[in-house]
Amino acid sequence: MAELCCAPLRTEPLSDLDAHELASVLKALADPVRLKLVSIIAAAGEGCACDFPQLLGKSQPTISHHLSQLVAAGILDREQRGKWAWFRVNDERLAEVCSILC
Amino acid sequence: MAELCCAPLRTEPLSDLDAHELASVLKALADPVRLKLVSIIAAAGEGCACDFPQLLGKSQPTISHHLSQLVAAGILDREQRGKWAWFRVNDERLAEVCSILC
DNA sequence: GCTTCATATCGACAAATGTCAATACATCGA
DNA sequence: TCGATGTATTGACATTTGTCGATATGAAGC
Repeated sequence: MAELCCAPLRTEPLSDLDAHELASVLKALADPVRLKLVSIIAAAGEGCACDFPQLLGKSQPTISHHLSQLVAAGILDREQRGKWAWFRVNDERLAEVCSILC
Repeated sequence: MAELCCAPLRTEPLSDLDAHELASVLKALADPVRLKLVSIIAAAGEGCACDFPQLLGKSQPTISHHLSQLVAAGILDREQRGKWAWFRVNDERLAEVCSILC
């Protein structure tokens, strides 16, 4: 997972590395299905993967793929509970993104 | 340009419409070249299109394409000065994105 | 062990994206 | 009006992305 440690956008031009790292996190957020996943999980505090295919009208492999992308980007944390996978939003990660954008 | 008027992510699940609007703005930001454009323009206060191909090592059509996407997303404002196109960052737009994410 | 069920991965496909060369358009000065 | 120059558009291409069906993996209970 990228470190996302750069200064706010307006202070100085981004380095190539910082631009790629920030872009990868923003790309993980820049999809309607993933945004809905994040908002559902954030609003509820946590969410089970088992509920999302029906909630979002997408297949189980598609949901799994999106969840993996969000976890890889550091936006969601995954926890195994028995057979089920539960997810929570990484608030610090979102705050990092905001601190760079604004 | 989308209105981007929805409540913060964690308050309630995004509607389909809000998710698509927010995703389109985030998608405009989620590219290394466009992030560097935004940061260069933000740091300097404004920037001329004529300087970006050399600064970023991309062709003139590629830069023009990226600038158009940022303007369409409401992230940059374009102003014609004689033959030159100048750009400024729309701070309110970035603030809107942050207010939804955090 | 075996079965069941939740999740992940694979393979394939259409659609979207980033890029550039070539060309068109627009603006200014002579 | 004409030529020069900055910017936008077009056409083409390789790459990436979102999606799903089929299949594999993993965990719990019998």
